[in-house]
Amino acid sequence: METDLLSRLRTLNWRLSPQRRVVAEVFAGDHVHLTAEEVHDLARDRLPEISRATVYNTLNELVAMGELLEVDVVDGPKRYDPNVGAEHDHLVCDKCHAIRDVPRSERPPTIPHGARAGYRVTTVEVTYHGLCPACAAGHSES
Amino acid sequence: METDLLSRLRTLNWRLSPQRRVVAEVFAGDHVHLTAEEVHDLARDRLPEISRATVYNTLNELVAMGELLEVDVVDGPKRYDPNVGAEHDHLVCDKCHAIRDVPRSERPPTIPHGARAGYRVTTVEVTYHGLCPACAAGHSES
DNA sequence: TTTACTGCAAACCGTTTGCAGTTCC
DNA sequence: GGAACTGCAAACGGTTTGCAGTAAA
Repeated sequence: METDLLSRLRTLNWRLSPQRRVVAEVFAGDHVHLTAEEVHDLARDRLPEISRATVYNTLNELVAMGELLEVDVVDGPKRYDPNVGAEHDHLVCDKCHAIRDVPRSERPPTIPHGARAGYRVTTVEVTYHGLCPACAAGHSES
Repeated sequence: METDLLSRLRTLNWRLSPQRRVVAEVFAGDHVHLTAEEVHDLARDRLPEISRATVYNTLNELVAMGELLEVDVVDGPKRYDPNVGAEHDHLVCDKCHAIRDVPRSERPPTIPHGARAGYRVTTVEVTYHGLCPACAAGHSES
């Protein structure tokens, strides 16, 4: 089991204010893909005065520290993903935009020879698209 | 060889104005990944009065018609890709944000069993990240 | 002639920033 | 005490929209 975001942060020299604590707490658990606004809303439930700017500042800082991943697989606002422990891919519902984490496949794709064009390739990103069960059943959860 | 965007459009019942023609002409050839603003600039070289709104309207229409692909693999503005004929992946330089098309690998990744979560999976998107030759050589083409 | 495309400007959304005040260590 | 975090509000970049005018078929 991974230690969660808040526990990890305690071990770093991270100046801990009520605002920052609350943002970190919102990400309890993995498999969460929140937008900045969702984070702001959830944070305000616990700390009503917290400002949007502070939420954005904190999210950017956590991304820079490597404690959150920016996920930009659907259009609209970026999502933030606390699951930084294990490389993983994403499965996206093209209708309701739900996102699920998917363990990295045993044989991740590699770039065909002759297509590398001299690039030094370091990472691969894989996103599966489709319909979630509810949307596939026509329950129009758009 | 693929017919190019402009020829394809001629065969469709697409009301052809000078503005729309010029936008289509900008996408001559494949392996082009332009932002809306780049399209606007190039279009203005040929037709100085063309407005930003018309460029955006036209791009959105071409995307809806399936004649352009939206590519959103780097942050900043969306790119538009006329290479709709062959499924392909993208190779991105993380420093200068150059994008290259890559033929789809012989065995594209499939989602691991047990991770499908009831989704009906229809497509996979693969993006390779790395450094282009110039950036890898430290020529700081940021 | 009619339908629908164009340009302008204002609105929009998500995000960043400058700054004065406050808090954490 | 001092560095640095906070909130506010304004600015920002990219994109969309309403509307009056114009042009394609």
